Amino acid sequence: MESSPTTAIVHALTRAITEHRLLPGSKLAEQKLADHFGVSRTLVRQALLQLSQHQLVTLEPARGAFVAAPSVDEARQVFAVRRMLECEMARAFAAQVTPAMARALREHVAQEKRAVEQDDASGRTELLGDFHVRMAELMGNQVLAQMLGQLISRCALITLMYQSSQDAGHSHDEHVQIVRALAARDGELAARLMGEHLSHVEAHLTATRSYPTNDITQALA
Amino acid sequence: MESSPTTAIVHALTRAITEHRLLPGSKLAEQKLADHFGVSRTLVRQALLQLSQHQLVTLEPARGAFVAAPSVDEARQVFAVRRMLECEMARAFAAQVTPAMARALREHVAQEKRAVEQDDASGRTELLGDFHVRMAELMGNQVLAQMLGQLISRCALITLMYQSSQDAGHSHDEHVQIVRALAARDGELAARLMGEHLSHVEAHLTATRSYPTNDITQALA
DNA sequence: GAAAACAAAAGTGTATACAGTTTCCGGCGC
DNA sequence: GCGCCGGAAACTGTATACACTTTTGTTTTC
Repeated sequence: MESSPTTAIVHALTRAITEHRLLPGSKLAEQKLADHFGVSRTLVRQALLQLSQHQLVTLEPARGAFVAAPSVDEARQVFAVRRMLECEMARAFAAQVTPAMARALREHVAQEKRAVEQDDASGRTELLGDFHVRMAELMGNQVLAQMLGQLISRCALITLMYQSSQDAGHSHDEHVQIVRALAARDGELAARLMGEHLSHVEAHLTATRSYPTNDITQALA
Repeated sequence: MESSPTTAIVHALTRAITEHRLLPGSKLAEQKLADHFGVSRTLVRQALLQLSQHQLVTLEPARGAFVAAPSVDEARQVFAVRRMLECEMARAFAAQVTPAMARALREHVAQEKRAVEQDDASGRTELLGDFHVRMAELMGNQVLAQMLGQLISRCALITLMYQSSQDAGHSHDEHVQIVRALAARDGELAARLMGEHLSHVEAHLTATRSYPTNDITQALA
């Protein structure tokens, strides 16, 4: 586990953002963060720079860092990329699936089930996102896994879908179906289900696209 | 165009790395880079941090920054991701292609042709990579474009293929064929050609495996 | 002569300093 | 009252300082 001081800050802020404890548009003042984490502004700046690369925060010159507020259009682009990647990933997974891989996925969705049943909101969000990353890791493609991780973080920022336990259950059910198709080596079905799953997730996007924000120019945009 | 001092350094180093003026394994000493660019180590560190996010340099704790030397396995993963993304991109492009989009691509490959004919090695490399990014931009998907840009940088680091003008010509010819399929709205053909094209590029990967070492001030001059 | 030990040089990691910009607030004119 | 101006406070961007680690080269020891 990477755990330099800087990456610790990155992780803490990433969680706070993806779990919606920090809302889009929030100012991230360097000195306040530095005080909170007990370090100097130097390390906080490094962390903010990384987060801006991940598109979770935006840096406005001389004005500072703010939690990113992606437009609906950008959200659509992110989901389009996810569909391209993940449908193909599902196909490839089905083609090379082993009993161990299938078992690992089943264990993952079992964990999801527990989190959904216990109404553990933050654990739920993380597990439902990790399902997709887990698939990439099981295929032995770390590059894909890392890329998906970033895309999924952006999705978590964008949608509030996982906040509804009903939606979470829906996503979980779809994961179960996908795993079934993968275990059956039915690549076409898996790819189709994955595409539909992502479309469902995206559909919730336009439903709840109101950011509680103080910035007037943004609110009117 | 983004052009803060830090991004200027990132761009300069990115070019130097992707054009193989800085070879994998080269040490990137902060003070030397700072002197070269006429700034303090602070900005150089920020740039190196970004480049490590892009996987173009690796940071070894307390030892410094080095140009990344990706393993063959990692290279395969990168190409696998590219194939997933770009085959689907080709299909989608064919489905929504307009005359203006087709024209833009034809203009791009015309530029490629000039660079190949003039044996302009560095311009060639950039243009052949940009072809793929350009497709994403023309589809209006900036997220995809940025993601491809990073993947392609990693590919440029990995392969030396564009150094051979023969290989460059081959890649260019394949681009021409792809554009033809896209303009004809033949998504299936375009996707297949794209997949084959990427496989050809990847095939040149294992051919060359020697990493000579050299000096940074000389490479950047 | 080769290997271990030590000292100096170079380099990285973090904190702090400082200049320039933005933001906030009270006062002034209307 | 309402809006505009000016100055202080807060904040960002960059440079510098300093502690600590790695590297290097030399001397010592066997």
